[in-house]
Amino acid sequence: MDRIDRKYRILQAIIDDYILTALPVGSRTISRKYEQKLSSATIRNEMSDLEELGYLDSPHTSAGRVPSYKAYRLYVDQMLTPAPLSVEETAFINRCFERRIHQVEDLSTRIARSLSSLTHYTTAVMTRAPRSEQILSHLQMVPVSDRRVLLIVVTQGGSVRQTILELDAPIAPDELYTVSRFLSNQLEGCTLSELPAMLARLGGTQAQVDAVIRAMESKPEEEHSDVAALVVGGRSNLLSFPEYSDVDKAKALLSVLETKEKMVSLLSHDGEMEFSVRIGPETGMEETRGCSVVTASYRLSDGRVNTIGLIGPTRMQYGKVLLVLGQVGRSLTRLLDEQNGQR
Amino acid sequence: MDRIDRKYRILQAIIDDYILTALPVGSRTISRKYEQKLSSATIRNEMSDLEELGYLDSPHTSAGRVPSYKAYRLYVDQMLTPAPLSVEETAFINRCFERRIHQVEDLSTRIARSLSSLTHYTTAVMTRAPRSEQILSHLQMVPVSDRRVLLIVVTQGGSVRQTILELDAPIAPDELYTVSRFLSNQLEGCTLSELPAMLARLGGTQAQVDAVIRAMESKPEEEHSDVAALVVGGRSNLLSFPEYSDVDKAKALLSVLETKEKMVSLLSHDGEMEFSVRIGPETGMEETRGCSVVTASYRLSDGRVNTIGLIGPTRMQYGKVLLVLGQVGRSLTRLLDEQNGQR
DNA sequence: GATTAGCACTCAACCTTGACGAGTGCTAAC
DNA sequence: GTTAGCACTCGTCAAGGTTGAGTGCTAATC
Repeated sequence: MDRIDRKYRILQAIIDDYILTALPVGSRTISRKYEQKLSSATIRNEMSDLEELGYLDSPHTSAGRVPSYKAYRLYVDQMLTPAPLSVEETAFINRCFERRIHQVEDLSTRIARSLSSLTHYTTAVMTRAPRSEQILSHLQMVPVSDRRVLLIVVTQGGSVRQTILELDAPIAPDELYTVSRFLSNQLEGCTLSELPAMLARLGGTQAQVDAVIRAMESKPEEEHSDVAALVVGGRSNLLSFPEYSDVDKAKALLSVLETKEKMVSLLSHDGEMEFSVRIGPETGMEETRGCSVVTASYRLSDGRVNTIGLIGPTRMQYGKVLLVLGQVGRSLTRLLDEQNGQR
Repeated sequence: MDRIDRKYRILQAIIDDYILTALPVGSRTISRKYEQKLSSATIRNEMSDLEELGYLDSPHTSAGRVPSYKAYRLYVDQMLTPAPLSVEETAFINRCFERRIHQVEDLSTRIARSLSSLTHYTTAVMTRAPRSEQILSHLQMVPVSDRRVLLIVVTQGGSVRQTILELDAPIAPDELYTVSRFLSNQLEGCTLSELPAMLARLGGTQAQVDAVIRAMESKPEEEHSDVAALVVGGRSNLLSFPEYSDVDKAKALLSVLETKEKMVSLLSHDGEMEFSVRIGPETGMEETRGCSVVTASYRLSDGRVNTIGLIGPTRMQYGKVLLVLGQVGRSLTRLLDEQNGQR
């Protein structure tokens, strides 16, 4: 099986080189840089086979070959060379998690920023809070005007959501305080999806409580209730890649980055996988043909799911990207668990 | 003064045309499209004068002329033709403010989005909350772990900030509840900048209160405490302009949009002006040479300052942009005042 | 005196052409 | 099975020519 082995070694060399240069790679390049024992003619024969097998495309006669999606798939699944991160890179990542996190939303921003400056790709950090699993830890109402109330819902893990409620009748600040303490005690520990049922059971106890409950029930489900936060960083990195020197392509991609729905669908994994690599057409979106999306997801102890994703051209440095994502993911879960853990 | 009048009419025509086409405009174009009474030769003479006066630049011989920054300045200050917004546009703007605002931060996002789809420029919405003027309306602490507490500060107007405090000693949830009610009552109505002084005066009343106060004092000032939120929309619009078909320029500009500090300095007015138009070098930033920034600022009743800004090439549709900004600004202040007003 | 027509001149944009080089496929020799 | 050699393809680049839009100047006209 030395035969087959060599074929794939050559394919790997081609992919490696193309990832580095973004230029179609020719037989001579491989012969000189990667397989010095073999002449370019031999490589040529092998490349011809590889093209037949569907791993290589030729943009036209005499322009070298370019890896196909199938090749990248194989590369990611079986050929990744796990060259470890440099000391500087590891240090850089650790430094991001050193400082204390005071503002909750700052963390995502900081991760997005450092990931994109580390990898030179575009980064998205999404925190998804499935309604059904979020456990209410505290609830508080604050008067804004005489019929308007700011409802603050804190879930286990310390994430905060706020909504404005409209009451039928005015309510005095002090009463509101009592009501909100009552409700908070009653509802603590139930999941957000149980809320409507719980509220219904509480009904009829007290006029003020009733009023608040009515307001909470009338509150329309927010469309994006599922997605707590989406932060995108390193957009300008996109324009460094020669594949986006075509302004129209770049524009289409930028526009995807601006559409929350599209980003959510790009970043969402199926199943429980930690990592997901989607290559070119596997992203399932016309605008991202030619892109790859690598994501890592972590389930936090409060039920929220954190997804970190990188978007770049298909000739992505998959090895490095996966290592970096793994490292960041580990640090992140450690940090968050440490923060919630000793509860 | 018919002489001078005609000169400026021609200048205006040149600017109008250049804003529309982004192409250097020649004497013939003006003669045909704008001043049919005059021959191209006459226009040529006038244009030669205008160049001498510093209002026009010629990229090279025989390429038509391009307005200088000085010309845009004059144009904005004195030549704006206030063609009113179309019915569709007004309706579009109004529609953005129709729906109820439940999520507070959604409003900025929605404004940014609609402004950029209306004008095709890039939009930034910044809410600046000067510490000194924000009045505390409510304070609430929620246990996260046994020594960690989520401090929620609500200011008048309904904006919410949260910070995690680290306590020296554990505190029971019920005690925390009492302490936070006590503090909330004590501190209500004072401005955020008065907080340290107020806290100092309260010291020594009670062991638990003391502990909380110590934690609040140790909380480092967040660097961006001044800027509550910055939302940018319509980035992809940038790439539609021929001036950014040069990828490097586009990249530099995108990168400015990603740097919070730079955006804050771009969006900050001096003084109390409602509108500000900064043209090319007036933006005071190397990367935005060739751009104009138009901003509108509104002081909200709770002391926060809301700034809406548009960024685009210097040949911006100033007239339209100012009208749109005005309209949006008016709707926005009305909405916000309505929301806080009847307190 | 202001306006216009005419003309020479300039210069970017565009197209064509030809040389160059990188790459392939095939064949024959090792 | 591997390699050397050769003919062929095709994109890239630079050089040269053409075109067209635009200017400045001058002389004629209103």
